Amino acid sequence: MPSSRPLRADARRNREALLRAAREALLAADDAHVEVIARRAGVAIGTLYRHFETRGALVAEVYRQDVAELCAAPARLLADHAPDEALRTFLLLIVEHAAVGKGMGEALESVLATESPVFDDARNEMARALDELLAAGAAAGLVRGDVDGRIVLRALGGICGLRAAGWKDDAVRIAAILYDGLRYGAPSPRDS
Amino acid sequence: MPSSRPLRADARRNREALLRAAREALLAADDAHVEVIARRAGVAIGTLYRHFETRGALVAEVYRQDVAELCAAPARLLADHAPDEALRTFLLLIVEHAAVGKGMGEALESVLATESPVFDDARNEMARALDELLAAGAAAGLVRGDVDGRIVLRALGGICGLRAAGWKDDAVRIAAILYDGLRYGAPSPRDS
DNA sequence: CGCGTAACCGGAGCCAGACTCACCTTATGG
DNA sequence: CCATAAGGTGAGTCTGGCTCCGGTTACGCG
Repeated sequence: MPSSRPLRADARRNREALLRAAREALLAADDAHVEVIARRAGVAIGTLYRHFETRGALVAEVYRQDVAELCAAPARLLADHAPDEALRTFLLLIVEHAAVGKGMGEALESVLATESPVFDDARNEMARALDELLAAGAAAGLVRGDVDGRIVLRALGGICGLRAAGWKDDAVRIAAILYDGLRYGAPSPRDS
Repeated sequence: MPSSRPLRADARRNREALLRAAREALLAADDAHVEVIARRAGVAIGTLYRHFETRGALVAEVYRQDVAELCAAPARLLADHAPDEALRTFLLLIVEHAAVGKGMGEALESVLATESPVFDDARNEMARALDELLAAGAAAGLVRGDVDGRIVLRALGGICGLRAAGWKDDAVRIAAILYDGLRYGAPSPRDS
């Protein structure tokens, strides 16, 4: 029932302008009120709501694009690295990704931590990407086999939602700890 | 400079009624709007705001009481268990604690994940409690020594903030992974 | 080219929910 | 008892997401 027909040219323009504006606003951080986004896109509020159910849906859509890109990484990483190393890198990649802007991290948190259907796509895609890495690691005997992508995703979602100053360094360290918990052969005594 | 004089009797009654009402409302979950809390305490909104700066401050105060109790646990645990086991138990205790009610978990998240000065007390106290366990574990050579309580607290804060259905099981598993990442001698291959 | 129509405009206005303020009410100590 | 400061009140403000609708514009098919 979606896609009655290809969208009129001006509608498509506006839709894209909105997405662009939203992305900029989210990167620029702090607020990103619907009105600001709409004005920045050069359209009226009503138009924004013509294209997106809610503010959250717009944000989700912006984020979905990034997520798709991010989810291409595992295949690439697995080609070049051992599965455990690939996993480690991907975890850091996610953190990095959430760090680009305040609003962006907020968005990631929404994607990861809620279960609103609006974010289902993005969430599933990311869980799948993680599963890919986890399965490869487990098959190689490097990563425990009793964890699925959904769980890891949630753990990361929590971490990335934090918005305190210096959170990124913390997030990186937490991701590292998480990684150690996921693989076999975690740090041995006296590594300090 | 605080405590000009001991608070008038009725003021004290109201303050306590508010805390009681807030706790009930938070346990009862979902909303806990200021108006609901105030009515439940039998006072007007203005009275609520006479006693607490913001809604968050009230929530924080409610939570501070529980935190104090929770923070007594490490000493007890260390007396009865090996440091690593004590740490594991404490992590689960925190998760458990966040699970008592929706609003409560939200409160914990605020305490753990934000850096608003309102929550400083609770946060410091919990970080201290965790430091106690981590230090004991590190001294015994069971836990890595490069992590402090603040980090662990943040990781937990993120996890406990999740409000999705079935989150508690997830939180428990994530806590377990985190624990494995914190200690030496994590699971060895083929435990599956 | 011309018409039917999808899309847009613009903004007044609704609603929820946190918070404020000008004005009463009452406990309390002298 | 009464003066008075501490306390209480609740209608109202503010913010920010979201809705609605009459009128206009730009597509794009035939």
